[in-house]
Amino acid sequence: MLDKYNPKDFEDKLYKHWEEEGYFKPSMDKTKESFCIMMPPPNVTGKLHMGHALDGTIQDILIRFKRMQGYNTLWLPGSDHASISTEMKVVEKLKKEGKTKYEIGRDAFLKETWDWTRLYGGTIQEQQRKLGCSCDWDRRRFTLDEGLSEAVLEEFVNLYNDGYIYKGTRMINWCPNCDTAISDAEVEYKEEASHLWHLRYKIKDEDRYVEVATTRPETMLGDTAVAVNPTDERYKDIVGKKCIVPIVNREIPIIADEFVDKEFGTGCVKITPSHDPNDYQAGKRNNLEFIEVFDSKTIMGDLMPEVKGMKAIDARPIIVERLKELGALVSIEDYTHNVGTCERCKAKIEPRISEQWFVKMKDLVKPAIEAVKNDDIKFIPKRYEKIYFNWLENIQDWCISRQLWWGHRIPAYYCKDCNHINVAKKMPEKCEKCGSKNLVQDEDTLDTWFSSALWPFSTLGWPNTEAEDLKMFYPSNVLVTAYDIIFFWIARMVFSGFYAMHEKPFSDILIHGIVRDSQGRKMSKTLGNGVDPLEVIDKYGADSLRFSVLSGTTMGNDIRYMPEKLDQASNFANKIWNAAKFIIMNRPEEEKIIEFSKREDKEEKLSLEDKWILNKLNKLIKEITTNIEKYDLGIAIDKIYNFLWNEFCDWYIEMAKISLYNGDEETKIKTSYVLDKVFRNCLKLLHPFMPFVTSRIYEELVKYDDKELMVSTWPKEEKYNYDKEEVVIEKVKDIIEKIRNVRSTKNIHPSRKSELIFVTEKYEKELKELEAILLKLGFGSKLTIKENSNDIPEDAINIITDGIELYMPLDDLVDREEERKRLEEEKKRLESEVLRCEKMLSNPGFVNKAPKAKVEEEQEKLKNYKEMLEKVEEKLK
RNA sequence: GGUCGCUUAGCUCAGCUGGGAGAGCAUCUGCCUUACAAGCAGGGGGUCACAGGUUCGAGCCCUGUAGCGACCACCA
Repeated sequence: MLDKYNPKDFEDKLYKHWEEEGYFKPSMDKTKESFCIMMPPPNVTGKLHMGHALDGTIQDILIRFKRMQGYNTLWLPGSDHASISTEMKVVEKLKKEGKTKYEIGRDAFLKETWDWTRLYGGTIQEQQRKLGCSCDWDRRRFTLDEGLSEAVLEEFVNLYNDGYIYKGTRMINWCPNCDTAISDAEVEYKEEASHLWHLRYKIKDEDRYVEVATTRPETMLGDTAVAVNPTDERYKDIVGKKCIVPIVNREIPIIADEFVDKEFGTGCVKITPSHDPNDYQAGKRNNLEFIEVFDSKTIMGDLMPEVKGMKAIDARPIIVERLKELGALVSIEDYTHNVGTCERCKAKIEPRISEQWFVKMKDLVKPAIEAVKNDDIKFIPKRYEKIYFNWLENIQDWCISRQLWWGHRIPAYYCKDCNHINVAKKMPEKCEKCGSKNLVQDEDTLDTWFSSALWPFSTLGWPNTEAEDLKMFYPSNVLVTAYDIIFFWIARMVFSGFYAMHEKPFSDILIHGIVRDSQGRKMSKTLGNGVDPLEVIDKYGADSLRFSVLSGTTMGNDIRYMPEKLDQASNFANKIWNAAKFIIMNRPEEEKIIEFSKREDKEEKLSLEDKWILNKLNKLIKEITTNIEKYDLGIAIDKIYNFLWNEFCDWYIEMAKISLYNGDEETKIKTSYVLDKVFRNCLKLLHPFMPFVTSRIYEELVKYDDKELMVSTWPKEEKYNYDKEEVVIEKVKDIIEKIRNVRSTKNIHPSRKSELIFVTEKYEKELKELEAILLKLGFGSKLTIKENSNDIPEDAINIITDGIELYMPLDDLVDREEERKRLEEEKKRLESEVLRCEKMLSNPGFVNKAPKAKVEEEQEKLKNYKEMLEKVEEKLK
């Protein structure tokens, strides 16, 4: 029995039940088409945020929709080991205990981290359950579990053997805080107010100086050249000469290199090949000396003894002071520039020369570009493919090694005797080159995204290509994620899929926006403006949360968190809850409804309003199905909302009350049948969006079917055509609205009824049929239908519509003057409508070029308006 | 510097392939009508950023301008 709507009474219970029943698992029915979504794995120790809530809701809608359509449906959940962020958290924990990871050693550290992930690893899954996510938890995977680790090894070895992976010394991005190399994608550039220090270096054996500018004066200790543009006339004469680096008094060449911008600063650049990517390239091109000024922790070396052992940033003022003393500092200018920061810890990135493992990207990426170009893989919305192309077409080699312990250890084994690198899934018995048994494994681990890139197939059993799941579900159908991880993840999954599986990993990429706070700011920990989805669920229920993140949104656009939407959502849930109560309360025994539904002649028993709502439902089913298929989820949910509230509840239920309260037994059964049919189908349509409340209602409403809502079948359109009936009811609705309008402006109390005198030639039969409805909803005391407007009482309110005229004699309430005014206004309105139609139809361009149907439509309108106008004018005489 | 997006009612946003501007919230008025006051009924409120263009017809297509936002690149 339904009491008051309170989501807490049933949400958790229902979820538990679904899970126990195994409803989330694929049917594995080979006669059915498969539909699969891979859940983007959240960080294993993470907590659910609004982004996850949105992401999970979208995926759950698609999965529930396809499941109801009969697909063999798999939504595979899991989590990511998140190497850097997890390792940092554990390092932090150790720090509190007064330990470092180096002190306790690799094995102990890994044990700590495993304990940590076991402690917090289940949190987010529990939260996703709260949200209603119908994923198959038994297939849950973790990027560091055995199978996925196997996949990582396989992929690494294959890529290495095919020449795509290499080890090399390059300038990479180094995070001094995380103490590891990171990839280009993990660097975030941020504007920072700083200074530009202008320095001058004396030209050797001359009384001249070159002036250079730098944002990092401390790096001057490592300068090994000054460069000018080769076409720069101002400096032609000094190219090839030497100048002296102050403090260290090193002689360095003045060189010419294309990369120097003549317009910037003085047009002279100091080159520090060890600490700047451009300078590094320049250094390579010009065979310059590479001198390291500070180490990986930005600790100064011994180039300048006074600052040795200091942090580079602390050494800066001392070095600047010295430069000033030496007369080498020309000026300091305010300057804002972009500084690379670590995407994880926000520390400033140091460009640094280091030996790392890389994936050669150029060729690997080609099929990934191709697939999107020829629509084999589609971005929704399409515009996001540009971001994808832009990234892939300009891609640099991917630095995949990390100086971390938490992750997949690189399967490279160095021979201590001959230095050969053995790459294999397991430690080889002996060096493949020299046979030595003196082998030692690379200390580093792989970038987290290396394993995430394999997610679409590693989770299904790859590298076992015979795995049943892999055969059945690869490629998956749609990948759902926010636009901010197109580079990190999407692009890498696509090329990895083509490389390992020789096939795309998914067909559609559904990109949604990010959830912002109510002021439009990004939700962030530092701002503390994040909204906890669990708190929202606690207060409003999961259905309301799900509704609120989708209603009125478009795919790809950011979403602003609006608490008011939660009220709207729970009001809606409450509304349908009460509608259910009404239906249940007033219906006869189920058997009678079932019996009626089987009657051959049931259509004949249906009234105009029954056919109207059934026809509307039919259209709704078609539209919602199409909308979901096109991923127009925001449109879909608003349409269901509107139908249930404004058509079904506001009109149909009100009309149905008449037959339920006053009708005979057969009429009651018939009406209950329609109420049940329409409402039941609406619950189905709404179920993917608001699974809990719909299921709870369904189990009370539908007693005669042993299938529960979430495993019931998706509604299909029916063949009947009740368009004419629909038109009639819409007309009647229009008249009732006009009645209410007049009564409302005249402030007539609902208890004051009036006679309704209709004058019509066309709709006599229908109005007669709808008498009870008109009287009830139109506040009528008596209904009269006439063929002409003779013998109409003088003091009557007059409503004119096309085909039907209505008089409401309300003698004492009718003010003739006012009534005349009202008619004058109506006349004005009609006149302008007529004018509009005439203008359009007298335009030869329109008549000749517009589609015939459109022209005819306007002609029909004109005719109707003219008729109505005539009548109004007559009244005004 | 490059790319993309946004600009529609007081607020937050929809508006599908061009054919008479919508929702929720807010606001105003009247209703405790036996599903629902978390409700019902009715109303007000928009030169769809601006300027051109294409078209019989533009919120929608094209060009340009302005403001806001995002991403990419990065010049010391």
